[in-house]
Order: sequence, then structure tokens, then C-alpha cells
Amino acid sequence: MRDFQDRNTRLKAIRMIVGSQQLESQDELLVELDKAGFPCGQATLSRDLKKLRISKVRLRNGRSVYSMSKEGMFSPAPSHEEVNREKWAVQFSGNLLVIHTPPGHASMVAYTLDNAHSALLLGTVAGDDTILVVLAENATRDEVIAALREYLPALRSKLSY
Amino acid sequence: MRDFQDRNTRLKAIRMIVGSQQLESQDELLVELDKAGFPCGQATLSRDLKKLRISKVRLRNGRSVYSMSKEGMFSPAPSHEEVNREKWAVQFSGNLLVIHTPPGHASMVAYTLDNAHSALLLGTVAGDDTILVVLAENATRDEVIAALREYLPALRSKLSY
DNA sequence: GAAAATCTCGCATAAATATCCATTTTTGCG
DNA sequence: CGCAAAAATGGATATTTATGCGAGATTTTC
Repeated sequence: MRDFQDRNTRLKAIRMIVGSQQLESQDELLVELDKAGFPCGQATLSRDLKKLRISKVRLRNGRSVYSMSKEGMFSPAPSHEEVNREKWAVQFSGNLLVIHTPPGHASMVAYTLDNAHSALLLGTVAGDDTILVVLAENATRDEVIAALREYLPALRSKLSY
Repeated sequence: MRDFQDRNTRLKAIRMIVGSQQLESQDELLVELDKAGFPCGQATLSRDLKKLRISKVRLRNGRSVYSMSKEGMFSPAPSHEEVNREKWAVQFSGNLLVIHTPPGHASMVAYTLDNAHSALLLGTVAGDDTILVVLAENATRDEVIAALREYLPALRSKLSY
């Protein structure tokens, strides 16, 4: 990869721009991307939109604008192998846990945690690359870390007591 | 009109075909229309689709197929009018911050906060009109408010110490 | 640490879609 | 009916979007 990080921030920027403006063509979007500091070619943008599953939707006034399907807020589940290589971050704050994942992977991890049905984890909320885990009030950090090590083996190296 | 009744039945036929099949181009749809007894040109079909507000939607497998717009499936960026209703709200709850935005704007605001790279803000999760911001354990509310006033000038009126 | 495999990206171009324009049909009205 | 205006349509074409391909960069493998 030429520059993985730049690519991902560009994808994030595209989400932001599409989510906040009504753009009718890729050329318009290219201009906005350029303003935001992510110049790229139309071909790349076309591929990015495909990855993000952004499509043009017709408005009542007859125009078509780019829009992300709500379902499409989440990227397809990555392979286990793929996930293992990537960088993760886990931070506690009070009775909350913030997990940063590679872009698009948050929902899959949250799903895994939800399915663990652990009494320690009251619930999760997933964005694109961030998961918010609400911990039970009586949960200790050591208990939670132990649980995470069990449910998410990929994170073990990032988890220390 | 050449034959008003035929035109309307053709539109109905298009609805039926689009609703029952996964077609990836107007040419494919033209073939189906022809089979159904409604031959017409690509130009006409393009206009019909616009009238019916049918657009192409991306599937998980990366392909795009025609589909009637379904309510709530998409969240196109709001118009300026909608945005100007100013439905912003900021609330603290423990070490969490809840920001309400106009529909569809959450991702944009979260993006701004992410890019601030403030040590006070551990992470954000954006839905459609709500953002959850997790604050660092040692962050005071005054510090956070000051940071928000800096990063999100638009919210100043909603932020008091 | 070098070769091989993988990934990203832009250019050029193909493919798909929308629109301009001319033509024909229908409608509305005296 | 006869005529003018409006609407519908298709061919040609402009516009928009997707992709084949190769160059250059990064990662993996041995």
C-alpha cells in the first residue's frame, strides 16, 4: 500500500462530506475532497464510493444525490486473518471501554462482544472504527480484560493487567 | 401524448419488474420491458426511472441494482432549510458527552472532533443525529467545554460553564 | 534483504446514463 | 374540423461513472 493511513482518512472524509452535503456528481465530490486536503482522481473516488457502498438516491425534486445506506454504515466483515494484523487500541474510562479498530471493523467486533453475553458487558455501540462498551458497575478492570482476552484473542497483545 | 394509458401501464410494468428482479443496467431492464410488451428506447426508460424515483443501490457484493426508494433506507444529507432549524443539544453524563445534531449531521461533527486529536476526547461514536463522546477520565467539564467551544464554534450558544 | 505477492492509484477508455433536438401524437379550443 | 400548444418519444450525443492496465510502493516470504 502506498499510504494506508491517508487512504483511510480519505474514506472517512468522504463519509463526512457525503453525510453533510447534497452532491450530484463525483466531480463535485472531488472538489470538496480536494478542499478537505484529500486530492485524488475520479477513478479512485469511484472505487472509494463502491467500497463505502455509497449510491446516488433520487430526491422528490427529481435530482439525484450521493447517500450512504444506513445499513451501509458498516463495512463487510473482514477475515479473521486480516483483523489480526491491524492496529487496535483499548482504553478505559470509568465504566466505559473504548475500542478503536481498523476502519469499518467496529460493527463486527461489537457483534462478537454482544454475542458473548457476558454479564460484565452491558452493551455496545459501534461506529465505523470505534466501539463503546458499557461495563457493569461492579465489573473490575481485570475481570473485563480477562473477558476480552477470551472473546477477542486478536486483542491480547494490546491488553495488559 | 401518444397513448396515455400505455404509458401508465408501462410505468406500472417497470415497478413490477424492478421490484421482482435485480437488474444492473437500463439495457437489461429494456429487455425485460420488451418481453412484457412495452418496448421503448433507453432515453424514455431513463426518464421513467426518474419519474418513479428508482435508483441504483449498492449490494454487499459490490454490485449495483435498480431499486425503488424505501422509506428510511437512506439518509441523504439534509437541505439547508432543515439544518437551520438548529436542533443542537449538548449534555454531560458522567464521563460521557451526548451531542444532538440535525438529522444526518452527526458524522460531520464527529469527524471534526476526531480530527481535533484532543487528549480530552478518547473517541466518538456517531449515529444519524446523535454523537456519543467519551471523555478522558481526568477531563474536567470546564476543560471539555472550552475545547468544544474551540473546535465547534457553531455550538457556542449551547455551551455554558 | 531480495524476490514475490499485494495493494493503491492515475490514465485512458469503456460502459452506463442523462439530455438535446427533431419529429410525431395528443389535447384544447374556437 | 383545423390549428396551435403541450407532451412523448427516439436517435444522437453529452455527461457521468466504472474498469483494464501498468507503474510504483508496501508487505510478505523465504
